[in-house]
Amino acid sequence: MLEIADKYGLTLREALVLQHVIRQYIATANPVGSRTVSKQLHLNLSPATIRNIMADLEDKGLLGHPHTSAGRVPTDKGYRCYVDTLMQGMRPKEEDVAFIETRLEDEQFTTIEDVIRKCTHILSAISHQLALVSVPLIGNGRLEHIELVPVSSSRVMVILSIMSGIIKSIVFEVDSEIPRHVLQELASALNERLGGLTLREIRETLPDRIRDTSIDAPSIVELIIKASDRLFSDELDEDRVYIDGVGEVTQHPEFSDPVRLRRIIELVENRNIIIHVLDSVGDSRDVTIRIGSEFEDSALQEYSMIAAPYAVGSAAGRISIIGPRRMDYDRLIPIVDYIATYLSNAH
Amino acid sequence: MLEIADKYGLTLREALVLQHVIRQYIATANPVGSRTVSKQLHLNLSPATIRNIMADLEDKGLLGHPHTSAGRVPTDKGYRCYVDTLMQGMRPKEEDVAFIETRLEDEQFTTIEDVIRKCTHILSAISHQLALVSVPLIGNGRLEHIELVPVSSSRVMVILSIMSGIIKSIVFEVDSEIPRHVLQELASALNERLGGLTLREIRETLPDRIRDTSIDAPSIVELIIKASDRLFSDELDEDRVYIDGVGEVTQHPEFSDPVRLRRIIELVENRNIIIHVLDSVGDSRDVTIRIGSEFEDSALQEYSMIAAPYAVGSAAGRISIIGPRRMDYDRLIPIVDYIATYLSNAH
DNA sequence: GGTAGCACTCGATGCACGGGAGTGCTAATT
DNA sequence: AATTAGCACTCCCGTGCATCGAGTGCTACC
Repeated sequence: MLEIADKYGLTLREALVLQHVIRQYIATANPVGSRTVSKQLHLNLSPATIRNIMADLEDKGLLGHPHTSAGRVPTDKGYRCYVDTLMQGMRPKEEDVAFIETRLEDEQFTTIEDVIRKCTHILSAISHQLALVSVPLIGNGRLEHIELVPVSSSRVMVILSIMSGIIKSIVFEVDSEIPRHVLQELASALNERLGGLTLREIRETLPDRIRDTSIDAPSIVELIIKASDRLFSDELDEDRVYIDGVGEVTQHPEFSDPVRLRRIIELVENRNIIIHVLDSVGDSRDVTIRIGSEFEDSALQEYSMIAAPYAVGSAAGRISIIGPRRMDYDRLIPIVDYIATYLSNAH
Repeated sequence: MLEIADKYGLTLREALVLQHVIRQYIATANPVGSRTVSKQLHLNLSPATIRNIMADLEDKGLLGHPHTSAGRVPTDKGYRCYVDTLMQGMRPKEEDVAFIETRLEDEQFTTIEDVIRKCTHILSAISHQLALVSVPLIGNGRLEHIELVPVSSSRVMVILSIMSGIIKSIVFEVDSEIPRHVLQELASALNERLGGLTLREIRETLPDRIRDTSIDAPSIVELIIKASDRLFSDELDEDRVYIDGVGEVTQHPEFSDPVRLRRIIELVENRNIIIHVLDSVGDSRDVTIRIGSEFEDSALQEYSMIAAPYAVGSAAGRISIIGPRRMDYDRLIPIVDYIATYLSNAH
């Protein structure tokens, strides 16, 4: 630990104290005083010595205190240091794995959306944080099969099967009834010409690929071309992201302040900020952690996020939890990772 | 007004005072004192007289005060009396109609779910209350057309067109790949035998109607029969109800108390209570109003609800708003009614 | 019946006070 | 030179207390 921690220029003792203060604060939500640390950390150091160490840590920007004569509280930088170097255990706890498994066991999923919804719920329940899972963007998914089905005199349902089992269905309006055999003819033409392409490719080149068909109903072809941005869009579901756990996360003491409570409700109702921050997570295969001031958006300065990408075939989504910065990183990071892996393998 | 109000045994003057207290309390959220009423109600009565009247109203259970020496506050019975007899104007305000119209105008809806979702949102925005709209139960809807589409080697999508334009699609799992022509054969058999029946009829009599088909893949027939409860269920969408406006409703001063705020969040996350109360609204064509203690469920004792049924063809759903009992009934009842009517005509 | 007056109640507000937890500094100790 | 003990100081927070204002209920009077 020493070697790593000294990236931040910390002595072993400083690192131990910082670690303990952060753990303590995460557990109790109260500023941590020198006396407590001195007693609980068995280094036989008096409170006074601890105070000196804590003062040093404060100089380095890792701890702060809300006011003179309160205990110490980690700063964003302190949490960052903790997450980068002082944390331990990158494996989910057995009991947590068991919890997840039992919740998933006797479920029958038929669509990927069901799985995602369930995972969002489990994630919020186990973490007591806000759980966010973005629906996978399917622009990179390859079209396996397309089907056109008349559902009423003026509407046609388009069903896209995408490789690795995702199904997207869209209803779209047509001017007049299209005979079934025309739809079938069109569908097989589309299958022939578009099968195996990614949706993005289809979107970009659709006109070139189908204008010259010999279908005797050019109007429907035009309609499809016109609607192609919607039909072959990246979005599987108009709800771009599933959210769960408002009730869970608001149990934390930081939300006994009604202003904060109000704020997080608005955050959730708005969705835009959340969708944006989920998108902003890079494509790295790893778990991404963002703490307070590390967010671009000022509305999120009081929160932390743990996010991980998952992939269903070549469609990629993100899963994350958001909650107070005082978050049990040790336990939650492996959990997010675990569920992301589950999602990637579930089909 | 007198004639009606005296169902409650009220004199004209009492009725006027009650009406004014309730309006005032709805507008300001503060207990209403005798002085205010005396000044604002131009009956040339002194505060002392008003006090006597209010004391009488209190004896009749229509008003109360939170503590000695606070102003008066309506009781549930007071609100009930107001709603039954003292309210006026059953027509939505022009500005509200305009608001709704502009929100709906340039929308392109292709499915009934879209319309419902949009209406839920508009309703919460215009009322500043929690808006709840239940997805229509389609058990009484008549099957117009059924379509079976293979979407992967082991899954089949069933698409039900229900008269009046509702479409329900369900994906279900099959053991092994079913050849397309078998599905088509089965679909036309189903269309022939089930077309025109209500989903409820189909659910109840499906085995009798299709067991004797000559389809050469009896396994799929069995599967359909086994899945029939799900395929032909009353539910259009697994989310039985759309909810919007948590942010809106929590702006009301009653939610500055964090306990109440917490409670309503839990109410929304739970959904069960809400679904149940929406179901409990009778089938009356009219707007139903429920106030505080009139709810069976104790979790709703602090709220009021305005609910109205709507119908899409023969599928019926309910639309409602829930918020503090201190609700602007005059304005909101016509609005709920208006949107219910819109929903019933929107297809 | 309506009104004026008055004592009373109760919540909200502001303030002083004291205890408790914790800090920072200095001087003494090892 | 590092550690520790001691001490003055700071700040939060709960409590008690006096005050104020809105509003009531009652009684006596018009």
